[in-house]
This record gives sequence, C-alpha cells and structure tokens, in this order.
Amino acid sequence: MPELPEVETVANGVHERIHHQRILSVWTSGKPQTFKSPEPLIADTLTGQTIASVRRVGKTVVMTLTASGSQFLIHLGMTGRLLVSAPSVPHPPHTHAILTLSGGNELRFVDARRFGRLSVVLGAPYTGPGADPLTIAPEPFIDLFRNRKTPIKAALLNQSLLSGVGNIYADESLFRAGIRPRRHAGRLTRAELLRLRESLMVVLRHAIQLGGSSVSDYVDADGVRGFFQLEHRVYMRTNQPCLVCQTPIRKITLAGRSTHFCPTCQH
DNA sequence: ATATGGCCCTGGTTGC
DNA sequence: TGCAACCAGGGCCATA
Repeated sequence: MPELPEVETVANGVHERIHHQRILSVWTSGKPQTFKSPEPLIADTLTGQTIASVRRVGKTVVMTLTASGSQFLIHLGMTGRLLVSAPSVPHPPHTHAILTLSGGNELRFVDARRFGRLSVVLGAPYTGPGADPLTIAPEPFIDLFRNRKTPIKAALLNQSLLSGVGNIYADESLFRAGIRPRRHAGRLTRAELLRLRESLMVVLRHAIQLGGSSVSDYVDADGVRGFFQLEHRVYMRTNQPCLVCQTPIRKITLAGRSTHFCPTCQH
C-alpha cells in the first residue's frame, strides 16, 4: 500500500511526535507472520531505549535508537498504519504492536491485512535494497535499466533497483514521461530515461507535499488523509478521458498489477 | 541469474 | 436489502 510519499509522511509525522522519548515497554500481538525478528528480541532491543529518529528508507519506516544504534524497521505492507495515541484511546482492531512512551502516549502498529512486517537490525544502519528515487543521479539511474528485457513498469516496481516506487507512482511517472508501461526497460532511449527520472522526482515530491495519496487505508500519524489522489492523472481513471488528449485511459494487467496508461500520450 | 505467477490476509465496493 | 464475488497501493517464494 503505502509507497514512498506515504511512508515519508508517516515517518516524519511520527518523528515529530516521539523522537527523544524513551520506550518504557513493548507489547506484541503474537501473530507470527507480522514479525520478521523474534518478538522477544524486538521487545528486548526496544525496551529502555531512547528514540533518536524516525525516518523513511525506501518504503520502510526506520526508528533509530540512541544508545545501541540498533534500528526498528516497520514495513507497512498494504494496510499498515502507525498511530500515536493516548493510552485511554481504545485499541483499534488488528493492533499488532504497542510501544509505551515516556511522553505519555503510545505508538501503535495496526495492520488489518497483515502484509506489514516488523523487525530489528542490530548491526550496520539499514540502507534498503535499492537506490532512493529522490536522490539518484542521472547516470546511475540510466545504468539501472541497461540490458533489462523486463517491462519498464516492472523494473520500476523492483525494489532492488529503486526503493520506494509502487503501483500508483509507477503509473503516474510513466504517464508524465510519455512512456508506455510495457516498453522493455533496456530499449528506452537515454532521453526517455532522463525524462522518467525527472517525472518520478516531480511526482514523488509533489505527493509528499500533499501528504501522500489516500485511496482507502492509508492514514498518517495524525489520522489525517493525504490529498495526492486528487492529482492522479491515470491511476484508477480507467475509461475516463485523458486530461491531456481526451483519449479514454486504458487498464491492463502487468507484472500481476493493475496498470493504467493513455494510449495516445504514451509511446 | 532473472522473470512471472501464486499466495498471504481482511475489508470495501460492486453487482446480482 | 443481502450476500457473494472481486479487487486492492506489497513482497516472498517456488518455478520456469
């Protein structure tokens, strides 16, 4: 669910509310697939530590702890939410972790569909599997796609190339760059790849400014929805007229994901 | 090595 | 109105 802009919004919101606070206690739900690290290890690693920062790496929320330098990784999956709430507020259904904080609030991880994952890393800082699309330079960006036969949309979704792009922003950036999603990544021209990089950066930054997209599940740390969905030009606009040329937006399945594009504007 | 398809889950929406 | 089928922003794993 949440892609780079949504995760960035969540991480920044949570950071503002809880950094410098101490974690007094940790509760976990015991649902096995939610926890990539053993639950006792997560609890032991977090309990008593002070939160240095909460930041985004790829689509992962990374909480760094002051003394140990260990990190708590929160992947939101499709429906994961991080809520900062007073203890008196009833726990929502599907609450899987609760951190009690010295400031008097709780940090809660809620995830109905349970595609989210919680883990800790004890060694080197977590850097994610791929490059960050907001900061990657032009030449490294072009190199990512060289000789790849896979459709460009599938390459954009591959987190080990770029970390943070998901279905919405893949479709939106390809539309803005005028590139069809099925084009082989390795056959895109240099000019097209430079356009794609620029489109990705513009779309992702714009979405961050608007607090991300909110189709149904995503809510930020305040419980406020993002507004970027009002800016979608192709995603979820099947059969609606293209905002540039009026051609009906087409929907196909690619790499197992719904994919939206304008057959006139994208080549 | 690399790419596609099935699968994990719940809940909101759609259509009969 | 009620219910069942379908679909969803992600990513892991087995398979080809």
